[in-house]
Amino acid sequence: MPNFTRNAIKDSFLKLLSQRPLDKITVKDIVEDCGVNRNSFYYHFEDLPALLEEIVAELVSSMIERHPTIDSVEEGCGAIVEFVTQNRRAIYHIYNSLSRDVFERHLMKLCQYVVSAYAETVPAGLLSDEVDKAVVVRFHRCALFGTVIDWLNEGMHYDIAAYFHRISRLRLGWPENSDAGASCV
Amino acid sequence: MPNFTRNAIKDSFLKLLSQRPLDKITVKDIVEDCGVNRNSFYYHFEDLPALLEEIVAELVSSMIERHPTIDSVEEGCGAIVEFVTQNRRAIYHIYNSLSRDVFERHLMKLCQYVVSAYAETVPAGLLSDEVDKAVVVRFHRCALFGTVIDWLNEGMHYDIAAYFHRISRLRLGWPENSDAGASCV
DNA sequence: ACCCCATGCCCAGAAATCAGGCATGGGGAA
DNA sequence: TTCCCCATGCCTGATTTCTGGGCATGGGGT
Repeated sequence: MPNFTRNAIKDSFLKLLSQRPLDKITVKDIVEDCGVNRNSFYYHFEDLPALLEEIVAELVSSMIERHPTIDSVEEGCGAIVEFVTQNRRAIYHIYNSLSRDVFERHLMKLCQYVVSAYAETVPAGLLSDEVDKAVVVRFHRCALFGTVIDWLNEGMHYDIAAYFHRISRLRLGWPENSDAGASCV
Repeated sequence: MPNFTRNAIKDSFLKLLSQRPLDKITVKDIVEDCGVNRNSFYYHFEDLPALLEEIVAELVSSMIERHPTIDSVEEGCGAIVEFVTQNRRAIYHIYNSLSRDVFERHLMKLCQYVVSAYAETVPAGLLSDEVDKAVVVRFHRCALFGTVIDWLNEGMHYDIAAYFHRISRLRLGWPENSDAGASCV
């Protein structure tokens, strides 16, 4: 029982987000874009922030679903790069708004997933104990997150895919490859 | 006030048409594909043939809208080539079914449009009188139509775009370029 | 100080979708 | 051939969803 109107509203919102800043988008704009009554918006969503929350959460979880397992650092970075590049303009407009926190919260969730999913694949014994592992996971999660935020703050100018590819061997290596993780936490 | 369910049904039907023969598609298949109640199908469409009729008509008219003017023989052929190649598999499954007539009827309409739209651009005086013009238009319309049908009967094996390009100067030229039109009618 | 407009909400009615069931009829299997 | 399965087309009533209209609030801009 799919709700087409609900989806149409979300599609329009995402479309408008790729065109102009979040604060320049009103409920009226959205419903006019998809030809839906304004009340239908409030029928489905509490308000605009609620819709934003759902949209961003959905973008992240769909990316997670597309990577049920993370078998390498490169794949983990790939998932994040996919997320930010496929929604490049929308992310730009969400990030540079008063709702920045919404984006950061879900980006962090994605990074958490990527790192911990990969951590699962690392054979036990390579890390001293569970505490170390949690610490390393957190460190890498924050490293991924910070990298994306930096890229956003730099105006998304450079090629984040190439950048991630380059750093994937430097900072994302696990202890057996590099000591960055252990030494920086 | 767009009807999303109606569109979803049409999308699913077109999707299924690109996958298997028309006679292997049931109403149940369609509604299951788009997650809609079977009764909603009958709410929007009289039956499957009616849906087919609407779909094909829509494909043709959208192609016509994308070519508001036909300024050259090449463009006319291009519109037809677009139509048959962009819906290649669906057309195959419609054409090789008991509903072949639906497809042929609308294909003929498209050919009619293409030829008569181009005929508008031919300066008066190049053709002897209005009767001649009508005859030539009909001839070319049928030539385009027959060419597509032949391509379908040949199993859509050869490159119809290249073929159209090749024949556009042979058979589609207007009298000032070739006598094929006048001599064959 | 004022107006404009987006917001959020309310209502009542219209429209659309749903679940469930029923009769028919064609195609395939026994 | 006979029988059974299943797709079809339709119906009814209930439910969900959508719409149009209106109203009060509050912030931003004139």
